[in-house]
Amino acid sequence: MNPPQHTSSRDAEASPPAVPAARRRRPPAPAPPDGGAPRPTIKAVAAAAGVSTAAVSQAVNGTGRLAEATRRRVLEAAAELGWSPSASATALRRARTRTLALVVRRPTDVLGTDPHFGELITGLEGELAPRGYGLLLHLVAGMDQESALYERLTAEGRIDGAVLTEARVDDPRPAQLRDLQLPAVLLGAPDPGSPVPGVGLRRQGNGVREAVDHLMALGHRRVAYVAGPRELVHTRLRLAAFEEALADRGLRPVAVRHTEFTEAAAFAVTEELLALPARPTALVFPNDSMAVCGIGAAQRAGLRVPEELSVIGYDNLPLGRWLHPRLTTVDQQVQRVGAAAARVLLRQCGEDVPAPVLDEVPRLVVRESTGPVPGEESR
Amino acid sequence: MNPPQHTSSRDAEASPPAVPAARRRRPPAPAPPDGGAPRPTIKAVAAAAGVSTAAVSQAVNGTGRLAEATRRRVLEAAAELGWSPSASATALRRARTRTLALVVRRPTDVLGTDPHFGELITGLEGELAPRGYGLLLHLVAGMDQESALYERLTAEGRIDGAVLTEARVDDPRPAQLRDLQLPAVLLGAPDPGSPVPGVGLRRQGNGVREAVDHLMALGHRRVAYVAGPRELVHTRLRLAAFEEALADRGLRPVAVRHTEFTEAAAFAVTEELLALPARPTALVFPNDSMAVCGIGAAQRAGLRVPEELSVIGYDNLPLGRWLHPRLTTVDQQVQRVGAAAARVLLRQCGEDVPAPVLDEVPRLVVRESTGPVPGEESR
DNA sequence: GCACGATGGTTAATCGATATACCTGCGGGT
DNA sequence: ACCCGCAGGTATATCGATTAACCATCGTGC
Repeated sequence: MNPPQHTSSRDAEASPPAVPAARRRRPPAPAPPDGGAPRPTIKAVAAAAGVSTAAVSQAVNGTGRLAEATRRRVLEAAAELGWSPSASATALRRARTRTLALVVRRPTDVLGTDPHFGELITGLEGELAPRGYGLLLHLVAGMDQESALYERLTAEGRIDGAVLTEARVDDPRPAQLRDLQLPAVLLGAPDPGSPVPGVGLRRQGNGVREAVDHLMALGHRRVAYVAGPRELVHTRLRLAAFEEALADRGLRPVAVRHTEFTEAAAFAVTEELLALPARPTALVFPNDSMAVCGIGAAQRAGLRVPEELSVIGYDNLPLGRWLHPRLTTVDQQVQRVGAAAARVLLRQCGEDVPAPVLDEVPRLVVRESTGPVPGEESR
Repeated sequence: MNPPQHTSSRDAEASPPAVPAARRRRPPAPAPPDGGAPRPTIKAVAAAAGVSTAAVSQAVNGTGRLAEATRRRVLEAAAELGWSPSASATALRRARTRTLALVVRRPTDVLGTDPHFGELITGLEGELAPRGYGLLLHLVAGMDQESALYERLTAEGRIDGAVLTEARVDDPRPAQLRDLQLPAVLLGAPDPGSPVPGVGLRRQGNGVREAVDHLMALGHRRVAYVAGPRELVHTRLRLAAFEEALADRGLRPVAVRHTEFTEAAAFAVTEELLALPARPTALVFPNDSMAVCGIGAAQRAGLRVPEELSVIGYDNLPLGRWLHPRLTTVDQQVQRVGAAAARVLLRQCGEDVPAPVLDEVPRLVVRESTGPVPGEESR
């Protein structure tokens, strides 16, 4: 059925030294019956629809000029055979993988990941899935490994872009990804000077400011602040907002402690703060998990929350609504930020996606873990 | 907004006026200087090392017969250029993506994901990362969408295998993935009849049995069981173990309630159980998040834990160690199971990985949320 | 003097889809 | 009659790596 000259079209066109046909390639070996039906390829669809593979490609991509009837016939054949274009082949040809990376950096060997990331992933997925994008998740131990990972993922062409979490003060990643020419977004406050766009709520400081206002209204004057690791941008941002809000009332934090984002650290720092000579009447934590541990530590120390100590968290995780006392916290809409980050990244990848609007600000959610300052006699 | 019928923006952009017959043939098409250095390919490495591309391939893969000196020269050239084989090209050629899927099914629009999955992912990643495998994470709303997703991922050839979580009673997935010829593992009890291997600790019932023993030793007789959704295999397994352990003492649960895995459900069911005429003195929950909510609900109802009510969780999440009271729970080593699942899956994918040993059993971790049964006068 | 097996590479086909550069009729203007 | 333009496709090079098949040297045993 096939003309033999099909195998060497180059020779047919211009054959200078007339190579004798001694070196013939073997005809296609008959398919060994290995039982399983191989996945259909574009060829099978083309054959089924009675068109060329080019036509199939044009039909599924909506490119080229195909008659409407032909397009429908092709799509029906594709559906019939259960065919979708091979992601690898498409990726190779178009240099696009439709895959984004999320790298979670977790301290040394802390178990598991913060529930925070669950929320973030939910937000991301909501935007990615409908557009056929996948999320490649990686866990690394430190910044060096994170950078090495981007290097590898880019070298292998595995991803089209990356979501960077937990912006650091002198974050090496934006410059690195710019050099790698990898689209990226950085979660946190937008920074005009950065090579990668930042995505986050406006007025990041508003949450802690509302927290301070709330505590002030309840009469608190001795407030301690548990801050996250120094190197994180949001740690600084929030701490600054916190101190400024207090300063507006002519006050200063009774204590500020930088800790890691671990339960153990939260517990330990709470014990320390409660042992202070001028014991704070309110504690503000950098996330809900830590706030819960803080409440645990306080209760263990014999303090009732909120009667003798007020506690405020950050993130508004679902769990906080069901504890006793229910947790007062700052809602920063992690899911929504995740969705916005996905959109910004998709746009960088050339997808036709509406730009996200993120006009909310972090808001305090007042529940039960905060209360009036205890009477002065309790001092 | 678009030129009619012509979606190609390149054409629109480069249309100088009237160059008739000039665009006849444009063979060379020199590289458009778009500024960025393109990623090196195998050709560049081959040229740099003065060998053929085949030699490069053999050097990095350790196949073929290359002189040691040549191999080193090639690897040096590759390192020099920062080249790694393109994942897409390799995937296309070898029909292997080195990517596994983890699909998390979350009920309707519950926010975020269970911390449980964080642990699982940690365990998986620990095995995947060193072998260059990636984890593709997807969130779906229901079983139908999960199945459709496997269908698509397979049709597109995006993954080499999948980790199935939360085995169901008549789980459609094993048969589906067998039909799709996609390697998979199912987390949960190994079931010899299933088309996909199950990975889980031995003697799954041991955890609840120890929990019952513990409660009995504390004098409890009225114990209620909060079970997960009926359709989950481990729900049944554990419930059966629970009832059997009680039956061994001639007892029966004072109540059994099936609920969803949500905080709200945990809270509600606790309220209901505590309002029972024969109020239980101990509650056993199917996971830690729910147990924590249960404690919250009990405290809100004015009951002290563990003095007036004992509570037991499941999973041994980090958080439980820092609450007040610290949570008594069952440790089922989710991380370790995740690592084992990864290995089993990798072996199915043809990787040379030692078979995992999983000889632990679920064990009760006694902490503070359980205590002696309250005196009879409290009835 | 020569067939012969190692040793150490190279050539070219191939994976599946895409895109560019052709064809091929056909209706119409001149 | 002839060429143009266009609608509706098709043929084929290409993306980057892998691999089966092939080839070139160089001792070596007889």
